[in-house]
Amino acid sequence: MGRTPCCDKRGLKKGPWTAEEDEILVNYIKNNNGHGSWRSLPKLAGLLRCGKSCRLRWTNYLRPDIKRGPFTQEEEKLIIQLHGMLGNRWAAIASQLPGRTDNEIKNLWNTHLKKRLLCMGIDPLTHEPFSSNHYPTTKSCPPSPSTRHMAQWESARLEAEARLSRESSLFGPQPHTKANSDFFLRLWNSEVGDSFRKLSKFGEKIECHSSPISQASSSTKCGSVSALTTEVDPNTAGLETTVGSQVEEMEYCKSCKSNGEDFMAAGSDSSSSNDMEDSSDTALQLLLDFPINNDMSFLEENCSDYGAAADHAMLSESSFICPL
DNA sequence: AAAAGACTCAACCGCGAACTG
DNA sequence: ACAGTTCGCGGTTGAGTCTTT
Repeated sequence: MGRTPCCDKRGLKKGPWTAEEDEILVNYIKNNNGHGSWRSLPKLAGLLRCGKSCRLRWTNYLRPDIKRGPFTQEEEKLIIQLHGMLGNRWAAIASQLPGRTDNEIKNLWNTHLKKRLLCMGIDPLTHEPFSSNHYPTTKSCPPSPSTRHMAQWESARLEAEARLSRESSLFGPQPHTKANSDFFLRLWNSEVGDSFRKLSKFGEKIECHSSPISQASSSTKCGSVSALTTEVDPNTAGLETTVGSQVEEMEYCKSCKSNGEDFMAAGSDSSSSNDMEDSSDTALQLLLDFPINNDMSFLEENCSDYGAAADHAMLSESSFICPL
């Protein structure tokens, strides 16, 4: 059976909304304490629009809590960070930016942020430097992004668990770490980690064109933090970033590794990890709680443990001149 | 001043998930 | 359990505006 149309399209108006239509829609929703059924709303309100169009107009434009004006730098950073984690899940991203709509964020991404990452030499799809496609040590068969990131997550998780075990046996509970307890394990046990694990099963099939979510899930901290750590003005000639075209995959793996360590360094209470809610909101909140602060300190802190100092030096020395 | 190209963003379309009977 | 209905999401479009030549 064919899909029934959302509304009878004959005689219905399309295109830009007029002020009168806006007023009718707003008044109807106000007077009825909500929209009720979008499908029946146009008829009841006296609008020659389909319900879908009404819903879109309301959610993207007329809703009273919509924030107007340009995006702040903080909002842009947050969007990049969340996109690295969630991919093109605009609604999920929008839910973390009060007053901003998914459509607005999608437009911002497509018109500004994507170009900005490209300008920085970062693939906006994967949040990895473009040079990461080069695999000098595995020329014949580079691992798929999903496989690599699965390995990174798993590696970080194992290290985290080992560290927890070591610390709990040697020192007992660390009082100063309670507040940010085991970020990584919580994230791993969340929906985000779960989706990543599921997607990783298809890693070999997905290969280079895997979904943004699968590719970005674990790379986000590497790619997006790099993106976030440099003030970028795409209009400025001679733009430099800390991410260079010569950065190789291993630097990023190690960065992820130390990043995972940093998640764990923030806490040692593993007993609660299995009790965490498996919701994306929780995962997102964890991400948002994770300090980015425009610096690379979380990488530097663990340089000694993982030999990341040299890697970080390479990262810093590599500069990228924006050709745009 | 005018044409061409680039950019922005509101709105549309189709799909899949969620809901309902 | 199933089919039909509704809703929400993400990709895409195209009209309007701005910038460049």
